[in-house]
Amino acid sequence: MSQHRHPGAPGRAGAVPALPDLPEATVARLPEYLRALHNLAESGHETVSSEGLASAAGVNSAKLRKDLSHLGSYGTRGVGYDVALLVDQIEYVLGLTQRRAVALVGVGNLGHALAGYDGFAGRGFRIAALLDADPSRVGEEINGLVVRHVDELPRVAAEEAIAIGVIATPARAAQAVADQLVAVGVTSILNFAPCVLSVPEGVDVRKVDLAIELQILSFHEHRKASLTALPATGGSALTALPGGLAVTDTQEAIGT
Amino acid sequence: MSQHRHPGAPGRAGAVPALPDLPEATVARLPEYLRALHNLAESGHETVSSEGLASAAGVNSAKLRKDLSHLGSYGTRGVGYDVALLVDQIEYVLGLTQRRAVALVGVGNLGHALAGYDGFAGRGFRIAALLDADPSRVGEEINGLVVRHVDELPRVAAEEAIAIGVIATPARAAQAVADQLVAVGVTSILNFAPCVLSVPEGVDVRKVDLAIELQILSFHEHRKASLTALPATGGSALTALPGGLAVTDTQEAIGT
DNA sequence: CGCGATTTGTGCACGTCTTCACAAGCGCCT
DNA sequence: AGGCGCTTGTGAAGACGTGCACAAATCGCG
Repeated sequence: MSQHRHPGAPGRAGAVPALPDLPEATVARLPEYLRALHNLAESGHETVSSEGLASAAGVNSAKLRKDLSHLGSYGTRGVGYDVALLVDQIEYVLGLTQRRAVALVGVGNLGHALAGYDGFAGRGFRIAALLDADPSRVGEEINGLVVRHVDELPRVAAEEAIAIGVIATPARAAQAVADQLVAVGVTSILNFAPCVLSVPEGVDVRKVDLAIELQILSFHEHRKASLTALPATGGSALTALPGGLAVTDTQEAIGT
Repeated sequence: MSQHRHPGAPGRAGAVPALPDLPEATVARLPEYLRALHNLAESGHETVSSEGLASAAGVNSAKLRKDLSHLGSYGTRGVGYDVALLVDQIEYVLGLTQRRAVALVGVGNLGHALAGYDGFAGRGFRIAALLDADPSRVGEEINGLVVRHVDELPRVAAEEAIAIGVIATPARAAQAVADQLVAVGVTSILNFAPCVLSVPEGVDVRKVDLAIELQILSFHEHRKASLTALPATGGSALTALPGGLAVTDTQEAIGT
């Protein structure tokens, strides 16, 4: 596997493959910038200002400029950023120039949906294998892929270089699956099971828990309710009364 | 629908319903503590130390103590925290004492999975309505609920107090759905569509983008690869070689 | 009743992230 | 060629989050 060629930085001399170590907060925003840039490119924009891109991505323009400055100077003062160039840059930094293979374990309710999610294919990933521990699910075909038994993981890993493992099993099975993924060399795991995984150092785990997101919203909902119940407290922050037909316009809507 | 009685703080005199305004980072962790506490309660623990709860939730014990201290003193020095009491407290703060009604818009691939996700019912939420704009999907029954047309949203909202709207539509439809939700008084939205929503002030939006999570993992994967390719750089950070059957216990998870 | 073991709650220092504000640089127009 | 308006890139300050380390508080035991 030869390293993919660095696509951006056309005339720029200097260290080529050295990845700057970006702040974690910046890394978390780059994908959002990338999505906004793709939209802009589709709608014909060749360049974009930090202001324009920031509002398309839903962030502050100063933050965006600082984020982009961490990957180098790819803007032109007085003009803005070249959309195509920036896309290449961000895709390179995120490691999306190679289409990474994803193994999805657990094809229950959620796993089914993930297997059919077209947002993966369009954004640099390819579901390379579907696995499940339930023999009655093995053999089922989803989106052109046949579900295999999770014990075949070593064979699957031998066939293709699995870059990322996705766990969509019940919580009680998640740790065992994680151990199996680690055992075959997977060092990045996306965990949808509501539990904490313990993994050896060097393995990254990101967790997505749908119920947690709802609970966070519930907190704010609860707080809003308790505030409107006590009008004494001084804030002029919330003016929103329900039913007000208030329609948007606050932020530049995105151009699809 | 009377306000549920504040369950915790049994002997405590003072302001009853006043919600302390917690740091956002703390709020984001409370649901995780809550889940860990439920597990502990099921396995028979009556009390738990900050150390124990912290490791069950995958965080530092000092951080956990500071988080809990924000909601008041509910621990006993030398002993730990009363599990049941803490559960009540956190559920109260998160506003989970009332089972909140959720309207789910978009019953495609992902929406289907969400409609069947049992993690909602078990954690303080109830899917009150399924909606979709596609007439061919209207009428379909999922998990005992019939899909209704999204234009019926005002009627749905009149029937039940919708606390939270979940958007699981394609990106191009998401803004319109958000506007409709806001128009019927929804002030909390969980958005699965890969786009930025603009909403009036006072409305909370949380976004979950599966592809973004993968891209963040991809970045770290890319970085790990570029580091092992350049062994010169001084870090002793990564010692992990694949294939090593290294099992668990480190507890280092990735930060959010 | 007092003492030691244990665990919480928190002051403090440190690092990270955000935001402002502005100098430096670029292109365009005259 | 020169000046002017626009936009990037960044220093500095402030807000926020984290983790250490320890005092205060509680329980159990002799």
